[in-house]
Amino acid sequence: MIDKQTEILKAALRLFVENGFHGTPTSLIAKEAGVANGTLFHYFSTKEELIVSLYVAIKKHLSACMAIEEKSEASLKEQLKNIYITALTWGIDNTTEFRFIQQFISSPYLLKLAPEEIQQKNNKILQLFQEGIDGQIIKNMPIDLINTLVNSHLFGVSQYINQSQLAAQQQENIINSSFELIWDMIAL
Amino acid sequence: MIDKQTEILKAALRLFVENGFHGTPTSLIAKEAGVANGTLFHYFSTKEELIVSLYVAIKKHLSACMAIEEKSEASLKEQLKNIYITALTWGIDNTTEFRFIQQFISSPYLLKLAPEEIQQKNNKILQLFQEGIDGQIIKNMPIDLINTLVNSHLFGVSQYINQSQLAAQQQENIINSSFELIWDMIAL
DNA sequence: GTCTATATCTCGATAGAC
DNA sequence: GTCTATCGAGATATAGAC
Repeated sequence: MIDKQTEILKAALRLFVENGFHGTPTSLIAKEAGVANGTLFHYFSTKEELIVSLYVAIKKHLSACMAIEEKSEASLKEQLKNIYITALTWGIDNTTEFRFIQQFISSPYLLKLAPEEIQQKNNKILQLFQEGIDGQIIKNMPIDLINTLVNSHLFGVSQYINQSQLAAQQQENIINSSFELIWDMIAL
Repeated sequence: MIDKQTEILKAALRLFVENGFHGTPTSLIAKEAGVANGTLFHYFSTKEELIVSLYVAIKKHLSACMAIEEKSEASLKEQLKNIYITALTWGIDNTTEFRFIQQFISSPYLLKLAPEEIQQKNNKILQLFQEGIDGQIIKNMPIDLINTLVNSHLFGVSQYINQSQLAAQQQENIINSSFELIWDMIAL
């Protein structure tokens, strides 16, 4: 066992996705994590704090994966494609985390987050959209709308790929071509 | 009061969206519906049955709104646009129901649904996609994928419109132009 | 069908030894 | 930090009068 706190988070993630927040008692989380009931409450003072902490930890993991240096000499489209593929790949490689995020943001627990945590730190992406509009490469519409549409698209594609059992080759095809789809949508 | 069963469903809808399934005791639902605790369990033998029944009722409402006769002489694009606008308008006019559906399908309660309830009855739409592919109007890709992408798009646009407080005119603009966006994506 | 009253149980959280 | 043991609250669901 690496670290009890980590074990608790791991068990909680799996159980929440499987049974929901309501359907998962803290006692079961502790049991599956291989720790005592009281230990859980040593690390997380309430169940709600555990849930929110788990969300924050997953978002941090995602952010870390997204923080790959990209070559700035690449074209705008290439830059966006890199970011898109990275995010999509993460969603496919981390199905459970992905489903947890979906469950969390659809739940009222979202409101328990501090407002500064809730706003996404993808200023970089928003900035790229703005550049695209200024350079008349991307359709002129609110960047928040573009952002929402791209995110929804990512969710949809991830869901489709996770659900349908595809051969590796087909999966690769869809990942690559799905960016072209969203690009067709936002590009002029 | 029209009907106690309906009052229970109405109260449950509001409270579930506000506080989540976990955060909403049946006693509170009964209280807000203006009925006794035992009455709730007369109509719904368990809390879970209440949750699932609510989902089914909302989907039924949505289906009813979608079941408008369309003129079959319209072009494929026009037919799809009509369906799209109807669905989007429903999501905007029924924010609470919309958020409930989102919460429900992201939760493990989804698995409690009978399989025949889970599969969408929008064969009509899938059929239109197929026609579009056959007629080389729509890009050749799996129709399930197209369906997922269109649904995600609808979710995204609804969310955007519901969140941002727009003037009626702007809202109208986005509703109309957002179909063109998704069309650019799927059309050849 | 609707109510009141309550049984039963489980869960979140705490106390305190080690 | 970790455990065992347990409290007290509040939940679902039932029983039975009306």
